[in-house]
Amino acid sequence: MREMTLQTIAEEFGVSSATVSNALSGKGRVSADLARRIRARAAEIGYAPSPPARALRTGRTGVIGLVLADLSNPLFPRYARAVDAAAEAAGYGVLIADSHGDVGAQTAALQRLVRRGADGIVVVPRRGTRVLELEVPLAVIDAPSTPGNTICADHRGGGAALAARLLALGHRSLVLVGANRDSNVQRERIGGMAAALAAAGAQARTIWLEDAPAPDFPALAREGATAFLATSDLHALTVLTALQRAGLAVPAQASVAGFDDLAFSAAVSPALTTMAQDVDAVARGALAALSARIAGRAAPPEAAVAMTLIERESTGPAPATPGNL
Amino acid sequence: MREMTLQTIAEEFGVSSATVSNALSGKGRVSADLARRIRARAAEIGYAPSPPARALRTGRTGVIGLVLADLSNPLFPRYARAVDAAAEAAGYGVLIADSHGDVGAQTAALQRLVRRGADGIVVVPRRGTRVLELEVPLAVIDAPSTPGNTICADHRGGGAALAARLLALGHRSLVLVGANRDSNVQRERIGGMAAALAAAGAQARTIWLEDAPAPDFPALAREGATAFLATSDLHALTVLTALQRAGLAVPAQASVAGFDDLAFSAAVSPALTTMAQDVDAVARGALAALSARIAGRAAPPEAAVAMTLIERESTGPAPATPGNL
DNA sequence: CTGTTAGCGCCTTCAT
DNA sequence: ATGAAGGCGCTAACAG
Repeated sequence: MREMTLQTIAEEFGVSSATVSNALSGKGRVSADLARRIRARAAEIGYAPSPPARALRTGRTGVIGLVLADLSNPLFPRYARAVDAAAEAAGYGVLIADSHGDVGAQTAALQRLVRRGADGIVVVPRRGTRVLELEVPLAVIDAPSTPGNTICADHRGGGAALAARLLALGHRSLVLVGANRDSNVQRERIGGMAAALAAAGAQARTIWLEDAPAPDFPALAREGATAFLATSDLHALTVLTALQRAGLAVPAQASVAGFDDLAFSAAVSPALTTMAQDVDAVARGALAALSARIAGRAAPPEAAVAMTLIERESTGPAPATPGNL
Repeated sequence: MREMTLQTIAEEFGVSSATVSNALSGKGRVSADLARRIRARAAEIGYAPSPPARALRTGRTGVIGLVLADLSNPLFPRYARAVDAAAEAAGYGVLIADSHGDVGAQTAALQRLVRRGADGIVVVPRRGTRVLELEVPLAVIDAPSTPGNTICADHRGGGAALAARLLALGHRSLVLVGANRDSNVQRERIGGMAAALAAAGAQARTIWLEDAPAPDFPALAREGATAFLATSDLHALTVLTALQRAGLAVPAQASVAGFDDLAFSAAVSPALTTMAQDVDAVARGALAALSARIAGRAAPPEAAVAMTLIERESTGPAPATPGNL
């Protein structure tokens, strides 16, 4: 099958390729009738413009880059899908560049994308990292406390809402579990929970897993903690299984909750209560901001997308006699 | 900062842009001295070729597509990373196209990539799906029983090896847990396990989760099953937590194992024993085959990459008195 | 051996 | 309302 170009169609109609271009783009002045016939013919033979030729001419590739810097981010597939969908809707292709490991690799990934001609880049940066300025428009998805952040879930608000729900269930002695202090996202989630708990006069103790590889969660429960709130379902799962293995009943003796509604969260027993982020909305917001910047328009202001509580089986009323097992 | 092109450098040296191109590529015939000076100058000013211009001229974009059709595939991030790394090593960029849902969407994703000019495509197809022939080279990562498969992990061999290990631990009554019958990968894993078990005269019962949403695993254990082998760590986790919640000790009273070494597998308690695939090796193989096809060379024959048993805490010797709880 | 000419497919003036 | 011309940056095919 012969490759179709504007020239091919132009010859069929005995006109110039410029006229075909005009007819197809609708920009130029072409007689309505001719334009319609040209469009019909183009659709019929499945004409598609050559991306490289167009890119060469216009200086834009129609491709954006996506950098998910933190491999440990279990939302990877959902962000990839969401960004891809939003990009597709805006007429962009999505080039990925996985950045293994450290900040240097993240920077290298960004530069690779620039070299490949990305018109703009969406970055979910590695925790604790600042994305350096580049010659291409950027949209950063991280946390409000991150400099240069473009859009993200409302981690602090989500933390506060989760804490509020546990408070309503009667919990007064809780353990907050984070993994990495240098993650703005985790710090904000913890901060939101701690603030809400403190305001209600409840006891809260925070544990960072990077400090103590294997905290003794069952012991904490025996000492009176009735709820464990982790910054990720991954860590909530760690707590849940540790408690169960020690013979504690969840949620009868202790409640457990996490964040992000990961793939396994509904599949475990008891199913995990979790604070979910609207990945699609965040991705759409990032793409809107990026498109605006690429087009030279002013980007919308920084935004935070509300999180949603998904209440399942792992949370329940605080036991009447905490610690009394 | 002015954009650098071959022409820029050519003018500095008073030669034509073709000469600079020849000097840089090493292909053409340029005096050794001039070539060296040109290369030095290019490096100095950070010259990088324009991908669209090169693509327009050569007809190749230097970009391959990646389709991870099954969102539920928890290996998504690892495949994305591995394919990206292998592609980068081969000088390719990676365009993703996420295909939501059904086979039609998978086909649409492939066609989008073709329209964007992908030189070739790596596909991890949706389960139970045949990838249609396309005008671009393809590399399919699925299972040997899938028509057109290019490379994959040795699912059957992995299944057999996992079963052999449980057999060695003394287990004689096992439950095999799969999710979807239409997945070639799952069927081969189950098949490998079942064959090894049958050959040893052990009892094996297979449960497909799509048949019964919530099988009563604790009851199965009480009836004498001493080991649960799932086709994915995700389902192994479901079994593990169900058992624990019912007060059964793992692995003292029942062993549990899965496949793929997912993110949470080492984090739960007891840590999951799992049969892992070498994602990097598979990705490299896929890229080698794809590169060959793109270059018009004969692709290497279909290959299966050995899987590796990661023995952790969730498996142990069969209890002396199974079912006697 | 050393180098240059021609043109990939598209879009944007500027003439007609 | 349409066409001719030019050139984006690069490299395969030609001259010198």
